[in-house]
Amino acid sequence: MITEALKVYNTMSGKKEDFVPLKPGKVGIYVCGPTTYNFIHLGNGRPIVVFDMIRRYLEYIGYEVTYIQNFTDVDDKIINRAKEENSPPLQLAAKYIEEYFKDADALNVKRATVHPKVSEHMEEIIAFVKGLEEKGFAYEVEGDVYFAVERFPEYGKLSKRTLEDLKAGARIDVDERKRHPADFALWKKAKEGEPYWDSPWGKGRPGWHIECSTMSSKYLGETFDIHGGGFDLIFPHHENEIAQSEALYGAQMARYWMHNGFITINKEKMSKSLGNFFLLRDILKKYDPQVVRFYLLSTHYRSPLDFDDQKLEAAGKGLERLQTAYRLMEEAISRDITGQDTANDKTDRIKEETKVLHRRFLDAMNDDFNTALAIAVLFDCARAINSIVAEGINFDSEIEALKELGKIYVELTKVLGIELNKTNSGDSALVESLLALIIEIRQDARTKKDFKTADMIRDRLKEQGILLEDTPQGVRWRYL
RNA sequence: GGUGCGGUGGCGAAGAGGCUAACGCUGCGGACUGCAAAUCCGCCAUUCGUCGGUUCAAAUCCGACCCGCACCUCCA
Repeated sequence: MITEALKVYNTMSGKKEDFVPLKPGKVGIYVCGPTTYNFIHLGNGRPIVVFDMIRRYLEYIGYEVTYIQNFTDVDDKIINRAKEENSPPLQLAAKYIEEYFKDADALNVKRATVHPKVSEHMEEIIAFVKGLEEKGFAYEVEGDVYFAVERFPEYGKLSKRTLEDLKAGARIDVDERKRHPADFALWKKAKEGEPYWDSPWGKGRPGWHIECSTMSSKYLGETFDIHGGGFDLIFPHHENEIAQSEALYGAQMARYWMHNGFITINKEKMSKSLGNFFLLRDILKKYDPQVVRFYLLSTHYRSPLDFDDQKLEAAGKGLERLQTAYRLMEEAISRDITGQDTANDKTDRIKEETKVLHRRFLDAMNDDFNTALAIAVLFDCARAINSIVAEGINFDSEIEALKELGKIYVELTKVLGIELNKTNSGDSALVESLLALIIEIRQDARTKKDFKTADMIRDRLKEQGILLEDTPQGVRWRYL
């Protein structure tokens, strides 16, 4: 039972709309995935994380989500790259698909329900093109097949452009064989040495846009709920998908079109063609993947997000604050409590605060997935927890209330795909006991007021990346 | 040229007609501490690109202007 009233910004209408799925309780999402000719860069990472968050939230509020993200593994850029590396194009693509999953996994991105590949859908793609040809939306010229945009009166409705605008703005040499400059390739004839598939028009390969029309309808139906991708895909990619799908099926393609904003470097768009891109891989070497994910969600998904080291570091500090609260809470609830009252004012206060915080998070997310606001609520959760712990908890009922707050806190944080449980796990028992020994020696020095030794131990451990914190409940250590 | 988005404290970023302009980072003061760290409490925008207008009321609506960015070509 879904009770949340979600609003989603629809690029098609340019407004936030009430989210009403095609089938009650179910959501079908198609997100344009990467062309796998290289490792993915940070710019590719944003839609991956953003739509993963959207999917998680939809699931959290009770929807059954079918999530499809394709891989473009047949493409000019792949062919070129393969030539350079002297390896078969499909093999190259397969390699980078594998590498893609390494990065996506690190960012805590859930696998799609299906990750379809172009190379595995040739029959369907050819049938799709053929269908368009039969309906008079496509024409063949010497082995190439084009979509005739003039046959589709609504062309331009997503990007809010008219065919006139497009004609006027055409910046490239127009292929004389096309009937209209905006006509685009559905099928491309193979040149010498290029990979090809047999088709009614001879040997060739699909155009870029047709794969998404074909695969989305195969897995989600002629009409589905959400189609997502980066802003730059609005035109021409998504515009063309709409033309293809709606021309063939005579039905609306997607009910909601969602587009994420760009990552910029020094306020300039990061892109492969500008050459100012950072490989996700390299960033992940420098920063905790959780920090990168947190950073990507710290701004609303439709706004541009500027990238630099200071900002990532600030995000890291913020995330640490969130993690500290979790740690302090865990410590507090594991402590032995003697008092056994039933309820008191403080307990009620914690319960009430938990409810309010939970509600505020949902409201933020319901407003077009406002993760920036949702994260602010998470910080308020952290402060609430820290305050409660700092005040001290003395009774069982308070512990129970704090546990409940903690449970909600962890739950909400997981909706964003953020993990708070940054334990010292993975350490050998040896490290644990060695540290226990060192701490004991230092405590001994402290009781003897030998602060020189105590400080020396603490400083040297810090150099090793281990932080000691003296608290009234004893000494605590953690990695920096 | 056409289309679209945006300009909020030192930085990042919410807010889209009316409670003291959230939240994070930084900085400053206080509590705690042997000193730290962490945490808590408090302070840091009389003002939201500029100029006009609408309104009892504007960061939020309207108009003009300035600045930045993106798309119109492969791009997430």
